[in-house]
Amino acid sequence: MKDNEIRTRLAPSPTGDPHVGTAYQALFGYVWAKKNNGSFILRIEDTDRERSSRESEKAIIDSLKWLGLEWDEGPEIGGPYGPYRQSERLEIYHEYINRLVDEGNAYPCFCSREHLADVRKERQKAGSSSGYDRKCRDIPPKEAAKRVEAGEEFTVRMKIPLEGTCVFEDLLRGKIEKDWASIDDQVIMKADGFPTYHLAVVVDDHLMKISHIIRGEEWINSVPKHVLLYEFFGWEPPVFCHLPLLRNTDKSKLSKRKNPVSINWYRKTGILPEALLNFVGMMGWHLSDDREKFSLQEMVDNFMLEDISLGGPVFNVDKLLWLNGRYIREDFSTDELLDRFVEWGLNREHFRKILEICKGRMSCLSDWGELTGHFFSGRISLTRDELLMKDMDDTETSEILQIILWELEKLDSFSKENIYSLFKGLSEKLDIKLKYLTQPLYIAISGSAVSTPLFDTMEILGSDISRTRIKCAIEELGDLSKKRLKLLEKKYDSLFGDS
RNA sequence: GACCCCAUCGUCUAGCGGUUAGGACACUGGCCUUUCACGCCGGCAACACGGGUUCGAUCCCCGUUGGGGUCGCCA
Repeated sequence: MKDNEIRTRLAPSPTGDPHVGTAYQALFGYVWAKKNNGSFILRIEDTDRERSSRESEKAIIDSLKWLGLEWDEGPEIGGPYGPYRQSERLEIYHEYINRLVDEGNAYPCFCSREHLADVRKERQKAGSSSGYDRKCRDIPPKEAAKRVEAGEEFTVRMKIPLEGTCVFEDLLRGKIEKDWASIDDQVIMKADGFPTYHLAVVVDDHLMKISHIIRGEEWINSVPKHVLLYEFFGWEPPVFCHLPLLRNTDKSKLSKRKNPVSINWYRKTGILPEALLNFVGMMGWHLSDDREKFSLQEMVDNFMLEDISLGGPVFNVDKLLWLNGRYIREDFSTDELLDRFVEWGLNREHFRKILEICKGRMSCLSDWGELTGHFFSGRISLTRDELLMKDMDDTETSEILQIILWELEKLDSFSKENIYSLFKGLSEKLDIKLKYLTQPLYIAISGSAVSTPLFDTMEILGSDISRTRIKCAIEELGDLSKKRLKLLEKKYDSLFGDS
């Protein structure tokens, strides 16, 4: 590697379904590296022990591959600066954490979570933008060491200057200033010995010789902490480039509740990877002429980081569909498209799953079409009347569906067993017989009351498609008013102990 | 609430001191067509507001407003 090589990285945390925002960042990072004959690195940020899973890591890797974004270094393929999974780099972080403590730039903190929560509440009420009172900052190092030695639970916090201003440069925005006083003594090592994002990201980006950090705007406020760490270590910080955030239609940060955000949803809906990549590429960037349809290679050839525009783009599925249609019409022969179809849903494995739950309900093979249409269509048609639950009106049914939706969102593995126990629990808590509870779901999910078994069907369709269909059903019933929704949310929280 | 970021049609965007403010999606009128779709031609539609700077501001500066983000032992 040359010293001035352009090296970018994608650093997803494997805590859920692969997100289109990840694809967005991946694309820009990839394209910038390739444009400069540099390297694109994949690093898995699995420092959250509770939420990280290998399953999610696999899903993310799989969807990146599906998109056709290949990395030069990463877990599994390795590279000169591995390992590329943060959970495998613990000794490295400890070395640097110890160094910070030894040099007086960090200190052990013994505050309990309860204490911290109280302090935070108080300070925020008082209008402070930082939540920690630095109670442990001035414990003499010797005493602190003793308490650590004695086995007392602790975290490590970095010492943020008490006054002054941090000035740093964002490639797209220029100089950004932030007062140190507005920043907490950030935790850099958790009680379980794992580093937090802030420490791990700085150490890894430096060790992996990352030249450009291309990531979402939500990180801007954290940059001072990172800059300070670079300073503590005596390292040169990389170039920071914060991409504008992808938005929902209401301009809020793209979220699961308001939009399909999983790459899998787009994949299962039948969006082609070329189209999704192209579409995400035009969020904030454009070719110098008016062409909106461009290939990955064309983007690589023409890309300039500084050309990115900063308004947070709304992720508009309508336009994506239009683009996707152009790809289907313009870029594929019928035979080539047929190959894509097979890959998408007409393959043996997928057919088999569906057949397994269908064969008992078939009297002739041609029943297939009617019986399985809902597995191969996007929107399904349904009517209000069919959706209504026993002894309930539109609003009441809507509310139940909404609760179901919220519950489904919390499910981390969308297996039929999990779905079943979820509904079982709901049926008890809401005191509604399971069969009444699931009845409108048949309509919402498959479009018919006479259909394939619900939970199996949902598993095959997957979380995203299933949830979208329930959302459509709620729309069909007439959306809940904001007021009503708020009340329901309260009721839901108290009933299901949502935090 | 405090701090940070942002601001051109409903949406994605072009514009980088002088333009009838351009394109695309959506919507819409028409043409093509056995229907539909595609395609083609047309229409609707934007510089958030107020101050400066300037001969001249969408563009530069300041303020206001609006939107977003962050304030976790989550990333």
